[in-house]
Amino acid sequence: MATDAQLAPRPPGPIPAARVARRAGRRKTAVLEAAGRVIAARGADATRFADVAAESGVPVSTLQYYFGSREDLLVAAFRHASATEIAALKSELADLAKPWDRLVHILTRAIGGYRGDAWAAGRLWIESWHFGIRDEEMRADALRDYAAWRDLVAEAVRAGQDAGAFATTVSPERIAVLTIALADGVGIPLTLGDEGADQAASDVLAVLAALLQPR
Amino acid sequence: MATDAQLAPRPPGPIPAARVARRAGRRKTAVLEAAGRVIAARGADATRFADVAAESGVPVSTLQYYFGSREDLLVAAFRHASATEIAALKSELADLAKPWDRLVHILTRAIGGYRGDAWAAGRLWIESWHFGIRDEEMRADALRDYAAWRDLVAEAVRAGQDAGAFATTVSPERIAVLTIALADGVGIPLTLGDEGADQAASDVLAVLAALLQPR
Amino acid sequence: MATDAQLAPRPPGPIPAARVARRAGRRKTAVLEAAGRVIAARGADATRFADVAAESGVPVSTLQYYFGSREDLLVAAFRHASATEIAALKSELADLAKPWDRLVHILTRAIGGYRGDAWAAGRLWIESWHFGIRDEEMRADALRDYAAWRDLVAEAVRAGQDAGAFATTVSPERIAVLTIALADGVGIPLTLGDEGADQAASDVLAVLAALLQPR
Amino acid sequence: MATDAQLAPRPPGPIPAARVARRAGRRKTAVLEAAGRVIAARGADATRFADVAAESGVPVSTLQYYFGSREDLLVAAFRHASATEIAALKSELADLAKPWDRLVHILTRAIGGYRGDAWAAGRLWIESWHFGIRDEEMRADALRDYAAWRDLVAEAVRAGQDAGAFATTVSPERIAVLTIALADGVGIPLTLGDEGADQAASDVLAVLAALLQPR
DNA sequence: TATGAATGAGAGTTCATTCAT
DNA sequence: GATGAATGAACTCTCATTCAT
Repeated sequence: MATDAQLAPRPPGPIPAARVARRAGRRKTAVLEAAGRVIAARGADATRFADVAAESGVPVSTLQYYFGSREDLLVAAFRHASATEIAALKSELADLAKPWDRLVHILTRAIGGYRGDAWAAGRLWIESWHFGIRDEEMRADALRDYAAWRDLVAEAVRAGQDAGAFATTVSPERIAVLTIALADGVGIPLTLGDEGADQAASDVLAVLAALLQPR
Repeated sequence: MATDAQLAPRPPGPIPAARVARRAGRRKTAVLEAAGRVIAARGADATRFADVAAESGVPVSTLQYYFGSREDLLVAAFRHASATEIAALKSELADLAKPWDRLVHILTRAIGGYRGDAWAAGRLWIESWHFGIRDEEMRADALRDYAAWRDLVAEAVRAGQDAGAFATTVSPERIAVLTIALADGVGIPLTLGDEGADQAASDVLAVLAALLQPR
Repeated sequence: MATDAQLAPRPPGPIPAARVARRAGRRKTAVLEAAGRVIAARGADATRFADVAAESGVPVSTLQYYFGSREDLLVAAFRHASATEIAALKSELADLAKPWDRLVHILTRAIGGYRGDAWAAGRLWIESWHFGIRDEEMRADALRDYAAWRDLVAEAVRAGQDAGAFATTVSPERIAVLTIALADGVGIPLTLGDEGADQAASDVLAVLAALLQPR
Repeated sequence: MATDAQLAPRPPGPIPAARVARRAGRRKTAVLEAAGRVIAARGADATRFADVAAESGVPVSTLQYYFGSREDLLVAAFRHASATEIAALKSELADLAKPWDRLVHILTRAIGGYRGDAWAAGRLWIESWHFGIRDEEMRADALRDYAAWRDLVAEAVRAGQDAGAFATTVSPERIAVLTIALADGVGIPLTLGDEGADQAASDVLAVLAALLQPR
């Protein structure tokens, strides 16, 4: 971001906030990722300061100095995880031109988050909205994340419709909501290790095709 | 509330064992329902013995005497709730002959559990499989419940196929998994109060129709 | 109190509250006295659950089970101490007939509480109203204790006036307030180890005599 | 509030050491007064570095740099408050010639510190000797303050005796100790909001008159 | 000289569980 | 069979203090 500024001599005046931040909360990102791992493994409700301290190597009191209350730490960890996830997804989509390919990629990532190596992503997603049921701040974040995923789907659907690749006349937004719902609904039994769900994960694309009616 | 039997003087002599057991059973059932309400309201992780004691009027030490550990009580409450729910659903389905009507009813109940007056059912379902992610006993129960719901759907789909009402050749089991997934996937944002999900709840039947291709 | 009742066979029915109490909080009095010692020694603000636990031999969690919050324990300890103190004083006064002798005894006990073996009483009194400055419950208790001491003085003054032993026409209540004020005002420097105050402790009776004008 | 000197541009060159010291001194004084307000409001035991930092606008670490430990800050604040109080009293007394008028003024100020607008003075005095019970340094300060107040009273009493205005032959020092004791003893219930003490505050002068026997 | 960053020690509180009726 | 008493373990949070700049 600001590499040039680091090489150039700093102009006089107060130290830039960014630099202070890098000194001050320099371990914050590492802590947030450690917290994400703990939440995925133990669940948000069972995530203790002591767990995150052990996972990150940062003392409990420092975690509180950084984030305030335990709940604030959880929310910050969820926020960090979802921001990272969405950013990575968008970056990957930048390389895909065809609407159908984009949809396939989004669904692959969405469902893939519930199993295999990336299971932590799905667990965090589940924890985040489970937590949001009783926490207003987290609820808003979860709805915002829903919107982000749906927007990516809707944008691809609209592109396909505009290009005449999809025959459906249903609005892209409604299709997006249903698509993400299907991914999550399949993800839950996947997370529970339901063998029947493996087949369903593959079938999701077929359902989407039935909705879009590609030519 | 107090029944006449309670007010009338009991004839002298030892209390019959069967009657004691029945009364104890009634009390246990009341406790399990109280526990279900608490779990739905506060979440399983935040459900304390003290909460269930307050909700049911039964002392904490008695709850432990009845159910053992806190986790045992939670599992028993989940089991009671899901058994009651499935039994009620089956009873209602007994009155519906046409496969499509049966499917409509199943989905209405499934999605209806996430909102409106019956929200406790959806909350309990969410809590039960969230709990099952880290509890082996609960995980088995959740998968068994999944199977029960899917079986009801699959049976209706098969009946429709056999009667020639649905043109699809996809296996009833695969359709059932996807249908339940869709209901749950829509139920989650509904639980979070997502307004966009209201539309989706209506759209679910349309998706199912697209899959079944009814004539 | 209820010794006969203990010897006689207990009539059928629920166990009397007194007996349950003796079983249940049977160490409560000992704890309250231990708490009083700790408060006198360290001050109420610095009195920790752990201190009282160490002094009484009762675990911290049991203290909380008995009294609730730390503040509740403090208030209970203050209340116990003042009730005991006032009761002892009244008992001693029962043996003294002459008004002047009664006043001498009250003042001796009041000022004596600030030094010598009985220093804990004065410390507790200081702590109780110091605490009452910012605690409404304690404030009410402190004012009630003020009234109790003043009443004893006023009653003796009135008796003396009625008997013609004191010439003053000032109301007993006003004299009582001033008398207790003098005792406390002398007690403070006594508590601080002020040598000049030792003389003053003796002079207090002279001041009282100047006010009462005994014949 | 901001002085012109602060707004005017400082001429170039190193800041003179004396000026820096004076400015630092002003800041320290402001901090001590802020600390005094906090102590009067919350009590010495509940006065945190963070409270004084918030009240004074000076960072916690700077407070520690200035004053050392929390206890050192408290003692310094008490010392500043009592020195200011005594100096103000002496300045006011300079205008009063008659011994009785001087005594009236001293008692008015002493008792007035416990109520009305000047309540902070009484609270600080209470806190200072309460703190002195367990802090050797503060204890010495409190005894020195006692002596200062008593000296002012004794000096007025002696002047009155020498002028033949007071008939008493009791030593001025003993009268002074009793007078200050009476003021404090009345001040305590005043601080607690005891209504009966309002009358007593007025009666104190009558008691003093009874002791001095003015002609 | 002045200040932000970081951290250990300690405290109150909650809660499941054990024990004795 | 049922229940109140008692207690240890665990957790969050506050706060003075140390350190580096």
